[in-house]
Amino acid sequence: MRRAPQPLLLDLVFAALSDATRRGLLSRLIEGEATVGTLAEPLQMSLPAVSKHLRVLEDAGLLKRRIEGRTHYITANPKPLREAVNWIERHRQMWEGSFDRLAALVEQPPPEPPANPKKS
Amino acid sequence: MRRAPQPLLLDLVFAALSDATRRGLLSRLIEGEATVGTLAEPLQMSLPAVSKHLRVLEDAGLLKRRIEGRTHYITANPKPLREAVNWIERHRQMWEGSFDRLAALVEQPPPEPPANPKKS
DNA sequence: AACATAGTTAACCAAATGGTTTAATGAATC
DNA sequence: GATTCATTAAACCATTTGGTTAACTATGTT
Repeated sequence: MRRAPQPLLLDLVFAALSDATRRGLLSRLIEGEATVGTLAEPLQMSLPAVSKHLRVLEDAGLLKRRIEGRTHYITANPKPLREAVNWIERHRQMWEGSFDRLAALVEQPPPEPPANPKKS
Repeated sequence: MRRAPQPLLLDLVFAALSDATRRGLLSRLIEGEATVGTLAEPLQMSLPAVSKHLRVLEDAGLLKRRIEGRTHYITANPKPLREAVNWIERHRQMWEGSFDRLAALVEQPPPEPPANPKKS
């Protein structure tokens, strides 16, 4: 039975957000474009470490990179956050009781019903 | 310096959400309270594995457990989702520069003023 | 008492994560 | 052309993660 095929993009986005260093990088990017070195500078961690964090964020689609010469300019990309917040909002609202208007934002059907009485 | 490892709760919440199996469990819990066995039954994975997933969700505060006899009744707890969605929305809004209908659902004051263009 | 049920804990494993240091790549500068 | 600068890649390490099976705890049931 197919249980997995849920888009793994959400996995990547949430995983990217689960690290405080990466969230800090995203917060920093609110101020605007920054180079890798600039982002790393206050972070008290090696440059390769920051580079890796940026890659995680990039793989999740949360930032874009503009390479110019030897300098990489990083900007935040909010689009994947949309899906993430949609997922959360839909569940939060359902649990909190007001199901109605959020359902409109949800394009995905609810999880498959069990329908699997194997043995008892 | 300002990159203090402040909220590990957000770490736990996002990490919990980063796994499709766990998101599936939360989705399932929209239908209401369920026992561990019931949650595990359609999941094609061992019971201890599900038990671990539930513990991750519980550690993130995303579910509550009511033990009655030998049966554990699990319910979703939406409260931590609030903080998570607040974090996301605040960043998304800043990056997108504009609100949409989803923003209205998160009635939370914008935490930081900046919104300035760029610097270098 | 004996057994079945519900669930967790323990021990283990492979793979991923988050960090390091040491190259390596490629662009700017002398 | 050699050197510095910005960044990534490689190799390594410790810890965490997501899964397994086997054992355990505790509660029901007969």
